Amino acid sequence: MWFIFTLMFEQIDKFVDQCLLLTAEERELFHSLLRFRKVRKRSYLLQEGEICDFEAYIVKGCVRTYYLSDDGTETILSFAIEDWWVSDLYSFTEQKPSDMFIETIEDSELLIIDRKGKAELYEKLPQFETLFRLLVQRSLFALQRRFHSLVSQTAEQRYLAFVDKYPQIVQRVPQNQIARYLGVSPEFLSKVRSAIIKRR
Amino acid sequence: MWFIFTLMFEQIDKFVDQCLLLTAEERELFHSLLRFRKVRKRSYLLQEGEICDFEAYIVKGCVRTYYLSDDGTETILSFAIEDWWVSDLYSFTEQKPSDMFIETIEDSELLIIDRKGKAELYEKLPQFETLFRLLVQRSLFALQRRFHSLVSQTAEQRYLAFVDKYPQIVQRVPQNQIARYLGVSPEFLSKVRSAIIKRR
DNA sequence: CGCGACGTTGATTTGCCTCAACGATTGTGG
DNA sequence: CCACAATCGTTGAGGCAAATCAACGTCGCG
Repeated sequence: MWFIFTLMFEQIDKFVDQCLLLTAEERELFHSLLRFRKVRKRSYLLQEGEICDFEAYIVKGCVRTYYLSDDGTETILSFAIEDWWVSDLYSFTEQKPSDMFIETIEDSELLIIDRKGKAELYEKLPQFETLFRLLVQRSLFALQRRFHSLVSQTAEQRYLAFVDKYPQIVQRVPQNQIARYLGVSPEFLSKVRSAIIKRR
Repeated sequence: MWFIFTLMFEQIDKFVDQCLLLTAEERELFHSLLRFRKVRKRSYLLQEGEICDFEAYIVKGCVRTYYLSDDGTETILSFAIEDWWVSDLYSFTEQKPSDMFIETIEDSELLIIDRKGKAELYEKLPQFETLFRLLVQRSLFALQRRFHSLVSQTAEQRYLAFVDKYPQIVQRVPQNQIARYLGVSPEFLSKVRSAIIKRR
């Protein structure tokens, strides 16, 4: 039995090791706060109005977070694949109802930590505060750049940059969702693509 | 002499107290890591290409951070006034050349902490890691909402929301910069405003 | 005073959206 | 296993929000 757990945690341990140095007991404590969960494609980890009580490390799969406007159009805030974390941090930390959705794009395997678990983690292993601070910072940097590109670049420039930066995601996510991520309509992204292809 | 320092730190102490409980000695250590600095209107705290070596708490004044595109148009990432912090956190933490500018809009008074000071702060007073983690998180939440509004709302909706949320800033910042912050051209914001006024 | 920064207004253009119709592919229940 | 629905991408016509360019008025300031 134990070897299953070993395998299960292998990835996340490698992730943590990039930043922290843990003893065997510390590692075990960390593991004890995680819960493994499998979810099918197209299921919701969180829906608007709910209070988010998890941060999820993606062992396998693909997930998106998005806002839904009154008129039904989606604004995709992020895609997340293996070795990323996903949550609505605002709802999670402030304990307020979320205004976004988190939905799997593929069958996925997650390691979940809840509010209580995270509080215990910070308390008993304060090194993790550094790790999560750096994670949040990185999200902020990425969003700053994305904000900049949204106002200063054309849809085509943004698309090309996206393909260049996240080729794996282009393979795995439907094109209309990539369009919403880039801030354009699916129809227009289609036209952009055909223009690119025609040109060469 | 001491009373000047007392006054100088009064604001930032109140800020810290919202989140932390410090002893007199801890407070003193914190103060010792800060440097007071006055800067005139329209001066740069940071320019593109430089490595950012500060986080600045604004005692008094008004500051903006922005990107500059090749064609000369500015993308304003943030305004900051009294009781806010300003820095290029990416450049600061990664020690990489910055791709943005930080410029005062008014004569300003700052309390500055540099890389070395911040490392010492985290080491000796780890409570501050929590404080800064929460600050970064709040920036992320704000930017997420702003990103959403940028793709899902019209210029007029964004402007009205901005006036509603930051009336003080509207008073203090030139209109063309508010336009750039909202992601529109100064000319168009002018037209939006006159349409609003005409309507009532 | 004259100059630069700032806001306004109008004419024209454009990037992108909306709506609608149409194939292709996938998936699912009978 | 097939039939039908749902999902997904493409294409075209028409429209609109916002950009661009240019001209002009105003104010504060060296």
